[in-house]
Amino acid sequence: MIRTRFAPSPTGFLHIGGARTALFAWAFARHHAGQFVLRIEDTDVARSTPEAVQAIIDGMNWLGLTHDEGPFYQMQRMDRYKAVLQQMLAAGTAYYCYTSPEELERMREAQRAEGLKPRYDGTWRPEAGKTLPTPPAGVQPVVRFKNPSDGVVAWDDLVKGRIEIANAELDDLVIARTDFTPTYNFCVVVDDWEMGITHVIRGDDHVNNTPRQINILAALGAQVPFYAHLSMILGDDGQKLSKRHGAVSVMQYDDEGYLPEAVLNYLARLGWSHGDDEVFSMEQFCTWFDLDHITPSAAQFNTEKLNWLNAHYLKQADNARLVALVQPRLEARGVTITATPSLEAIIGLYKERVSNLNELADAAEVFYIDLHPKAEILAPHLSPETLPALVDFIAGIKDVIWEAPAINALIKECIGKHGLKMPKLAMPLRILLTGQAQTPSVDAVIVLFPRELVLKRLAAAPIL
RNA sequence: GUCCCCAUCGUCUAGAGGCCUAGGACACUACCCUUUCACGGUAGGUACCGGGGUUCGAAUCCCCGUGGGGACGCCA
Repeated sequence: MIRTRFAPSPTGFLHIGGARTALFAWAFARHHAGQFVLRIEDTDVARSTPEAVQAIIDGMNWLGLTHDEGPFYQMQRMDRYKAVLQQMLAAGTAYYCYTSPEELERMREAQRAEGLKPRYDGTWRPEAGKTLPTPPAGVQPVVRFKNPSDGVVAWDDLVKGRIEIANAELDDLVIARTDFTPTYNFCVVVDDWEMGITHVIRGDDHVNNTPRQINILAALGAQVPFYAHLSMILGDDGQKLSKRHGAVSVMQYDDEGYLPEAVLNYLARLGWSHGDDEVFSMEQFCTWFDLDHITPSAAQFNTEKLNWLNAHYLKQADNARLVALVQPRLEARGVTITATPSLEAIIGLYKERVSNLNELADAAEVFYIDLHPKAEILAPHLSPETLPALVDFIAGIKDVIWEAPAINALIKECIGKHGLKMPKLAMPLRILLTGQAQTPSVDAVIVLFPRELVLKRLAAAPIL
């Protein structure tokens, strides 16, 4: 049974990079009919918040990345970590270290100055035949993992290929703080092991933690899972995403009017490919998804392509569903939606030409508000030569059959009578009715309105 | 500084030695459609980081450079 996990630390919202990691881990599990575990890594008590936990869950729910187990909270597993810690201390694979943070800082400082990699010097590391210093009185020790001092750690990364790191490069990392609470690298190891995670799919900022985790796993006699390290996602400008720069919550995409399937499809193609396939459902994605076609290099986010996908999915979307998504947006703007014009009909006409839900709301809004077309938009299209046609149209519209073809015929009749081209009448009509110079075919727009509203809006033409 | 990773159009990518005079998508340009703007359709331009090897043959394999990124916490 394949088991993957998504293990965010609840120190902020779910951003696009985390979402893609979750998506891939989820899809891999789905592809193999395995299980996807959600684990909240909240051991950084100072920075973890319940709001962030909720934000992450909300983001995953919006995307539809459902987990089969969890969420597990590391803070609720303290007893288990401590038991393993004791076990390692007893086995001699971990030891107490009394070096203070200040001493460590000085040590690193000195090492950097010499051009060396900063690392713990092993003062308190037990060694055969070595006599340890006497523990200073009143100092609470940390627990360090006794990393093998020679040899290499290697694994075949499912994305990056074989990676080998000399143990000499690794120092003895702290696995429990002075208050005996375990640290990240230790909790991850115990959890991945005990939760039976077979494939660890995570960001490649963890590549450097992997050899340490493998060593701890080995010390525990645990089976080492497969690892797949995903490269990072860069912002639209090619810069690294960070809280200060460009990293936004996936929920912001919701706010901005993106459909989750568009975000999902976009993310799926960021760093993964299936030949020339660009547009596909999540169901299709799950049957196709594999780790072999993940790119090892970083990918730059491209909002324009996301916009294109969003526009595509908007066209495909069911009108009733779009009504449910657009209506709250209109209500949030204080727009009162009436039965006529029909919001569903408006959406059906406009969804072909917008690229997000907010644009759809913009288009729909003008049908319900007390409209006053801007003079600078209207004026250029209201010339004396168009007036007679407009007057005729208003007269004709009072009893025309309320269907697009009939209205179209009426428009043609009015322009024909005065020797005008279509835009001469269509432009003022669309501006008078919607306030906008760009709309769908004007007859199609007109039938969306109740007749009285058309008459009312046309009667408001300033030169009549 | 040390270690690790990465490198094909502007961007996402196809490509696992000959199918590549390098394919697709977004974006861009032109044309078509047309009642404006979009949509849609058609066409087009743009890329294998550099240098050495290996090979009959390299975008594909190896080495070196260069560039980019990551990690070196009692953060995760």
